[in-house]
Amino acid sequence: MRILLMEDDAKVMETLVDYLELAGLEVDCAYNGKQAIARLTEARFDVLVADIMMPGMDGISVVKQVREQRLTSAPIIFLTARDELEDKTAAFDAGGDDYLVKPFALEELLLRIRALGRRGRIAEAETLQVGPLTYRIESEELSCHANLLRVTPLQKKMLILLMQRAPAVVPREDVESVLWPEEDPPRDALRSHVYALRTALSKVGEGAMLQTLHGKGYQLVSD
Amino acid sequence: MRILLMEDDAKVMETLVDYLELAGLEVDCAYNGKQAIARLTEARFDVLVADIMMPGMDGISVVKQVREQRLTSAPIIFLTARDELEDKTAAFDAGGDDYLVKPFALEELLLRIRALGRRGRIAEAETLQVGPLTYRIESEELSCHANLLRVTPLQKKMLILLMQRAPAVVPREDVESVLWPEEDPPRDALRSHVYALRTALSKVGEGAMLQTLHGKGYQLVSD
DNA sequence: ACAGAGCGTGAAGCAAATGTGAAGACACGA
DNA sequence: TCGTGTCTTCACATTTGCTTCACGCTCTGT
Repeated sequence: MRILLMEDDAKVMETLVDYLELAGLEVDCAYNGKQAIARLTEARFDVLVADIMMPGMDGISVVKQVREQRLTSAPIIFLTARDELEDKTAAFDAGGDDYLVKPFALEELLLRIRALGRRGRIAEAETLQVGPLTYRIESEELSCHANLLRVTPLQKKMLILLMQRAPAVVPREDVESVLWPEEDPPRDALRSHVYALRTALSKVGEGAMLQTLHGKGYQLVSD
Repeated sequence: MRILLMEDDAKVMETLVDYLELAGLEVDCAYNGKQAIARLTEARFDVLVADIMMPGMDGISVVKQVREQRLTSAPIIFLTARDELEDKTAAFDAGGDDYLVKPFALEELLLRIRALGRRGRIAEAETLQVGPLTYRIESEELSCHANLLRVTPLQKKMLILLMQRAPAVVPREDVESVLWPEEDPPRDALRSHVYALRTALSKVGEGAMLQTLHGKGYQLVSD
């Protein structure tokens, strides 16, 4: 089971990582919101664990963004020092699935991670499909009409995002923040990538799937 | 959201039912394991809430049976008076998803029910419909008689507003304040947009749906 | 019936967004 | 070192969407 930890305190992080890895989980770390979002676009996780208090962008904002952009459907567990109801409401409203108040027993965290992870595993599809487009999550292969789709890493990332959100319209800003999580998005790059991706799709006869909504964003349609 | 409560104490049950129904949930009751299993075979639930201590068959055994027989895949929340780790392990092992220790705040239970229920529910495809006109909210598509309606962003915004308020008359000022929320509305633009929208509707044979009420506003009628 | 305001109609103009393709910048491994 | 693949930038063409304008018609109140 793969876990993403979001925690700014290095000591706490170390404790958590040690314990969870000893328990046989694969653990990945993010020390702030941007790192977390970057990691989420690169790899798949079964459960997210987020400290509610982080510098720059607090845990709740990160989770809100993650949920809104549908970067993952994995369940999220919040960690916090406070035990007030409004906190809990905010956490659950943002899209959290569980809530642990510090100090907590590490076994307790492990239990909850396992419970949520098990649930997610059942629900999680191992393939993403939109019309004739297929993305096999395990092998990270993109194919269309049984032809393997050959695209560059960035284009693949973009296409997966569009597939995850299909048939919704994905605002250009969202695409940019997924493609360039850390820095500012390059000025004209997105246009070129969309163009290239559309060209690639055209080669398998599906260039029309990738639609532009003038002034809004992009959308994957399947007739 | 539909909830199944498993609780042997009638007073506790009443408190829970009252609170949850007040919160807008549909609640069904089972006073023991057999009743619970019977209800599960009859109806579908979004979340199960089970007291861990019940006579005859304790809550954990019930849940174990439910999971083994795959009577439902809905998430399960355990309630218990004890706060010992072995209990929790047993609960999660049996297939539980969350764990609340008595006494707990009713709001807390509601939060957790909502969090788990949200995860399980399938996103409903919501649409807005007026006569032959359909607006698919997720994909933001407008269609009429199964033809895709091609309109500009502003026209789309206007049509959605009219559809939301149909069959009411929408004052021109209202349309303007929706189309141009920040600035002053351009002098003659609205007239042109109405004209263009009506033209677009005419192409699918529904130009007459968009009516003008001289000096008042606009209205969408469906025969 | 008359004037004046409101509205329909269509074309034209403009600014911004997007498409298009090539060329340069960059990192990486052979 | 070179070649390869990838990303970014740039310039220009094209499209899109919004607004304005002119002209004639319709409606309303007097």
